[in-house]
Amino acid sequence: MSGLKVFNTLTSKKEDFVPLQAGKVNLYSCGPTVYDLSHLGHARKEINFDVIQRYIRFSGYNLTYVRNITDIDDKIINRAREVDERTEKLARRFTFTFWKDMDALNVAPPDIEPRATEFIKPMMAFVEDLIKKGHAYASGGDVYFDVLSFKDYGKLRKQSIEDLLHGARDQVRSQTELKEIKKNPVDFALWKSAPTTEMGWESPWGWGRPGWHLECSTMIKHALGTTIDIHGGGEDLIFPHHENEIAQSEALHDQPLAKYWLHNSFVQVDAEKMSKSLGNFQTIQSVLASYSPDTVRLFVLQTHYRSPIEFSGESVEAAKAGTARLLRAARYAKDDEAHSSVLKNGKAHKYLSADHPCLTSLRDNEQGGDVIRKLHADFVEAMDNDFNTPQAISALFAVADLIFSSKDENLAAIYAAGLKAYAGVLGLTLTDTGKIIDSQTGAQLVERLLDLRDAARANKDYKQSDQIRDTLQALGIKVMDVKGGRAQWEKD
RNA sequence: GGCGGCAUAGCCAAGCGGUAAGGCAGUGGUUUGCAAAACCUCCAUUCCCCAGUUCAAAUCUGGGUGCCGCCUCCA
Repeated sequence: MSGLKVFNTLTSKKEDFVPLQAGKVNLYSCGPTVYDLSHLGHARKEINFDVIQRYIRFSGYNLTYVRNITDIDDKIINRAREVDERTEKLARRFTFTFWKDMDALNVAPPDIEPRATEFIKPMMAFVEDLIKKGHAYASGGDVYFDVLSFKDYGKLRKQSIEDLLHGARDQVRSQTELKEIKKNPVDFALWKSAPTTEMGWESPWGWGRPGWHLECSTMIKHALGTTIDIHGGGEDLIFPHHENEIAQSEALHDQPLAKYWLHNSFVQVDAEKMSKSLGNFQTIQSVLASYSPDTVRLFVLQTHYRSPIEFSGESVEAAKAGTARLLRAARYAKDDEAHSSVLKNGKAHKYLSADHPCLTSLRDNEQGGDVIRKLHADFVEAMDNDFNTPQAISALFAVADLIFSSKDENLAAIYAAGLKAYAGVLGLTLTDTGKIIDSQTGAQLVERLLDLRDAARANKDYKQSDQIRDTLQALGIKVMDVKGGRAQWEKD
């Protein structure tokens, strides 16, 4: 159906993308744990997978995208205790800010967005089934997955159980209390007992909470089935999170959990991972205070999703300047009826496939069609190659060059429509943010106009000064002179 | 200690066997009342180092050096 190739963490190879069912793709990516504001690193992951889902749809597949929200977890409970807030309320609060951040970044919402707390019963059933099958055991109110019972353990990160035991020895030794109740140091919790004073649920093993890895396995099973096409997340989730998901799901179903595993790399600061613990993070909100969503997107997408991004003031400024150039080129587009739906594509909730009439008409256009066809070919070649967004973006800049150097306005308009449409597949809106001014700047502009008016009045040039007042009045700003002083003004 | 990854111009960053994309910054021009924007021009004989394979290597192999990630929560 398409020539898409993806790099599969499971095989460490770039493979032809062939969905399990022709024309249909199930995608799952691990969403946030809602205990704090999201930072640029989280934004990167969501933008990368947003582009992946947009491009898969663009390629003509019928995609179902599922992304979970982890709304019960030790981190949430600890944070709630710190700030003296109900656990559920804290989780809800940060779920909301996550949604706001994603909307601001033009990250389209997933088709299904399950929350862990909605899946407690199915998770318990999942654990019971694993116990029945001999892959898990209850111990001291906890339930652990018996890693030795699953022969493929370690296949995602490519490390044998022996290696893991050997390598992990130092860490595990310190957990003396766990040593008592776990059969094997590498066994991981499916269900964790908790004091009844803490948030939890009554289970066959007593009061407690589900282990983190369990929710994804359970949600995938219920939302998408036993085997999905693509499972993704940040590369730090490869081990143990995704390895453990594989163990749980495949031990229970005897079917592969996912055909392709995709992992994005990190945002770095001074060559170090941006993270909460290092304190070198920028929240999405703080970045968006200074930079437009398109700038953040271009910044993220100018690096391939599997390579680390070096964040610095200089590198973001470069993205800002690049975005400005694309924006100026996009201004050449005519906002007519025929293109309006293409242009809206940049905004979330609407997706275009490559054969949508809006795009085919651009490509088939006698005038300028050759350029759009070239853009299409370059764009698809880049994106088919494991979502090579940096290369796809260079194709966008090539069109921008043609727009600026074109002497023909109609031709430039067609190129610009193409530019906006294909940029939209990357989630770039190319919205003309350069013409949106904030209220503070607006107030200053009024003051400067009044300066000019004062100057005119001082020269007794009342024609000019009245004209300024009338102009402001027409814009809904009332000017009231004050005897011997500066005029007052207010919005009508 | 175990496992994995990365080193490409001032900065960011593609390319992964066929002779160095793109963005930003910078250079010299054109345009402009002056700017900005735009246009034209220039800007890595070379891809961390050393060997090797090959007609051909930034790309493959071996050995160094440096950096990072995971193994504990992590996008």
